[in-house]
Amino acid sequence: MKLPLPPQSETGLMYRANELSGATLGEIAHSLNIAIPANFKHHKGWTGQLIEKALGATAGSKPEQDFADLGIELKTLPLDYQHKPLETTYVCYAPLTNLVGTTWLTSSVYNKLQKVLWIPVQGEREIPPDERMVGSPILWQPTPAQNQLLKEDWEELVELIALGKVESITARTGQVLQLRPKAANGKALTEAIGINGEKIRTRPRGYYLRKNFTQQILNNAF
DNA sequence: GGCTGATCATGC
DNA sequence: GCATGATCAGCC
Repeated sequence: MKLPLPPQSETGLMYRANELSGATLGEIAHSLNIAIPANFKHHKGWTGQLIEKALGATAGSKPEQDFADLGIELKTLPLDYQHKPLETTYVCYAPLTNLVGTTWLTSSVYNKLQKVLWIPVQGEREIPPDERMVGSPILWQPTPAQNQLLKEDWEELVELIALGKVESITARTGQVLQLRPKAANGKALTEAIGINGEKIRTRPRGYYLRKNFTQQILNNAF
């Protein structure tokens, strides 16, 4: 397999995604001439980056959808033996300042989640990375009910951030969406709003989808 | 055993 | 530091 070019259509993208289903990460990595780590202790994003390359996504750290032309975001989803999500799903970086005027419909969370290509992958730690199998792709768009849940959580979280209560937000806040630390380490700091409206320094945060939410997506797909 | 908070790698 | 790709691992 040569390094794929970006897909020109949704149909083309789905065709490639279906071709990957049933293959192991080792087979895919081998065809792309990519080295396979023994575990993910030091290569946490390896699976996602492998699938990105296999599907022709433009690697990078742009705050956009993976296939911006197609309006599609790509996410791998690690599953356990019961086909349930093993991990929460990172959505995007969380702005902690300049929130005046931001709305759900203009948020990065909304933008990223309006169309997602989910690629399930076996994720049990006892399965070596090269033996993990890729499952059937799921092209998902949130239902009105799912969008409402996301909107409610997003608005609650943004309001707390805007009111200077970011330090009081824990991973327990939110029904389907969470705000959690997202940084290289505990020393990373970014600007946020304090309880008296002053500037403070805090750990950078990111938005994550809870497992109950991605589980629901899987259930509706099969 | 599951979850929250912490952490790893990479590019710019 | 920001933003992407996420999983690790200690604590409850």
